[in-house]
Amino acid sequence: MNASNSWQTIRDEVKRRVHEREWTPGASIPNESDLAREFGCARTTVNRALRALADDGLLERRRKAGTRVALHPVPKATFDIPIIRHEIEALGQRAGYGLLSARTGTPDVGVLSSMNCEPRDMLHLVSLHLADDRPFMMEDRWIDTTIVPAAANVDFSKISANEWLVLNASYTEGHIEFSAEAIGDERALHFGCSPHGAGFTITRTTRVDGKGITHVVQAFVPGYSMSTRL
Amino acid sequence: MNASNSWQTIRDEVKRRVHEREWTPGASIPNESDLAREFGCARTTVNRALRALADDGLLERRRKAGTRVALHPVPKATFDIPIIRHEIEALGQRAGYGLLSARTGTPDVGVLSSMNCEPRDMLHLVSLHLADDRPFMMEDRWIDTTIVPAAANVDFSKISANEWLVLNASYTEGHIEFSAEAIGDERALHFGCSPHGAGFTITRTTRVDGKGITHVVQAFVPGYSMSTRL
DNA sequence: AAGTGGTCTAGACCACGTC
DNA sequence: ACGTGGTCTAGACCACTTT
Repeated sequence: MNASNSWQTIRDEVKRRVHEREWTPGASIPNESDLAREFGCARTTVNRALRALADDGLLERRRKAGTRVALHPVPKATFDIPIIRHEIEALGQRAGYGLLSARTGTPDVGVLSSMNCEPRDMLHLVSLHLADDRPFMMEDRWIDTTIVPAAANVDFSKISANEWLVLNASYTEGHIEFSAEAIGDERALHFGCSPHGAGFTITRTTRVDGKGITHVVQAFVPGYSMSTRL
Repeated sequence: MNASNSWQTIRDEVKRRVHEREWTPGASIPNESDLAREFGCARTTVNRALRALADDGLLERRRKAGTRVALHPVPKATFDIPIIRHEIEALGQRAGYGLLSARTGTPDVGVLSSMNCEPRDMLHLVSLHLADDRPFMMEDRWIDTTIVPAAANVDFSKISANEWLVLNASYTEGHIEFSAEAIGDERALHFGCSPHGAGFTITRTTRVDGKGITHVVQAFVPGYSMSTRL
């Protein structure tokens, strides 16, 4: 209904006061009870509004100390990390996929430490993802078959590791990193571009209860970008 | 207190049931009233827990249709976009800054369209940010002085545009894009690196009530990355 | 010790979307 | 039409943090 006493209305009004400097960065704002009285609503409703703004980084709240306008509102950008195939299809293109190599081996220390485990044999997959038959992304992935035994018997030339894992091995924690890497000779070969190009790269590690499931480096073709609204 | 009836407890229990396939992707889960009865708590509490999981993308909720386990849980990664100086200082380094050029001119159509405005003169700033005296990031920024007139009289060799704008021109909407760009000859000169390197690049536009305030391209030195937990 | 936000309750009404 | 989630209320107790 978005009436004058909805939490969204209160949120917007508080936002307005901050933007228009009625409440300045670093200053305390009235407590929830006072605001509830002012807006003529329950304290719960004010709480909901202020909590939303605190989640956005606009306010800082501490018990007893009260609520303050953040000194430096840190913009938070939220990105959806979709399954590659869905992302390609959302662009109106046809998703293709090819397994380049599937072997067993021991990852280097960097991968091991991010997976939080001792050196041991793991499944190593290298694959190429296509959009409308053109190269789109090259993926280098390690899977710990000690943690996900079923992965050892999967034919990853038919289903991508990404999709299989999403359906068969949910994680509890993970880490993701965005970076820019030179394409390099090997990827240039598959991408059909210069090795000096810059590729947007996503490095991701997922774990269950602290045990690493998979570590993957996804290098996108030059020109790829991720965007979101602020 | 995190007792057995806290919303966090319910959230974790629901999460567990999804992860352990008691509730499978695509399936409906009991409605809020039933869950409240099961957990012995108020419906409000269940609502809070389920809403949090829906925000995370694990559940999909629709009035009347009920709550379902998401078919493809889309991981959402949230990044903090800090002020450069704070980011450098958080790394334990000393932040430096130099204005390379400040002129007036008309931006190209790409910039204009993302700022949602007609061709007109704007302030154009190019600057170099340093960490412990080493190059860190190069910034190319347009500021529409029609929208933020005060910016015309600021000495941007003393305060970075980023910091000045944060303090003096809050925005209502914005767009941010992460990409990988080749360093190129000009930046290579300032960075003291090869022009063939790959630079992590952030392109950001902010607006107030639809009117573009500023458009900025920040190219980071090779090796820079952004990361977050999932 | 005391003030402030964090949360829970029990009940209510409503908006939305499916049937 | 009606079931489900979305939200609001008034009150209560608690946790945390500062004084």
